[in-house]
Amino acid sequence: MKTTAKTFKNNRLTRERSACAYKLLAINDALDVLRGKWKIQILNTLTFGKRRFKELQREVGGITAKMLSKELRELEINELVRRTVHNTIPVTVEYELTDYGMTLDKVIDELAEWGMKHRKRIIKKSA
Amino acid sequence: MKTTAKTFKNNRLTRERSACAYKLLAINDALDVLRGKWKIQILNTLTFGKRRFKELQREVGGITAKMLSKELRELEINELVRRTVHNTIPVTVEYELTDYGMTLDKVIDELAEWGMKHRKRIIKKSA
DNA sequence: GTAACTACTTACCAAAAGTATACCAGTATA
DNA sequence: TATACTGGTATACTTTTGGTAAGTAGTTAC
Repeated sequence: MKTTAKTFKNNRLTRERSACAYKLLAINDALDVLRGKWKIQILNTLTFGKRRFKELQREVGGITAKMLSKELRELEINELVRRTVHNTIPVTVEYELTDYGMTLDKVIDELAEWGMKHRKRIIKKSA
Repeated sequence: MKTTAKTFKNNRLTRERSACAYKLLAINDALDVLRGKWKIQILNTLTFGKRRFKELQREVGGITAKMLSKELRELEINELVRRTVHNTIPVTVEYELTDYGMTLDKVIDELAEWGMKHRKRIIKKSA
């Protein structure tokens, strides 16, 4: 088989396509863990330090107890969040990021940074 | 009012809380645009260059025509994607990132990078 | 003639996601 | 005594999301 210009182009395209496919796989794996209305918000709040259940609920505005406990359970299963029960009266429960959970900080920061720019853009447009 | 140690701590806490609240706003604004099973995948594919409708559908595996056209319309409304109709026979339609859409590259890259690490972690565990 | 290509749209339906409300037990506060 | 705090759970409900299947219209290839 001769190496024509077309062959070169096809090779490049094939490499591009598989790079894209691999990235798509990775994105899906990340989103599996982060999907939903609340997960990233909860994680972001916890980057500011450990929080109790009700503290989290207040700080992440608008989330119901049911959703919060469900999302926290899923984050715990995926080892992003650690749950600690304290023998106080009444019982207090603390949630904090695990070391693994902290590795999400760049993702969260980039998303928040883009969100800020986008927010300004929207506000400017509507004004 | 005296400036006690407690006052200092409360000031710090208040600053932290409002930083967190502002970040939460930004995250919500970003997610408003990116929410859904397919948006980030479509955007990621388009970072590799312009694509026609059917090309996109093939490359983003598993998406139906209905979802693809719906998601593309929303991305177009938010000015992340540009749609161009060519007078070929049959008609071909090309989709590409706008300059604004390209500003999402860091977000997508960070997400994909974390996803790759997470993927390896999962595979190692299940093995 | 019929199947397949282009890029979609529409109607309908199921499942997932999220909300609202009430409730539990124990303690502290007004 | 009534209220509110702790951290949730149970139930029922609505909303959102996404999928299936079919149809549209024009052109080309077998």
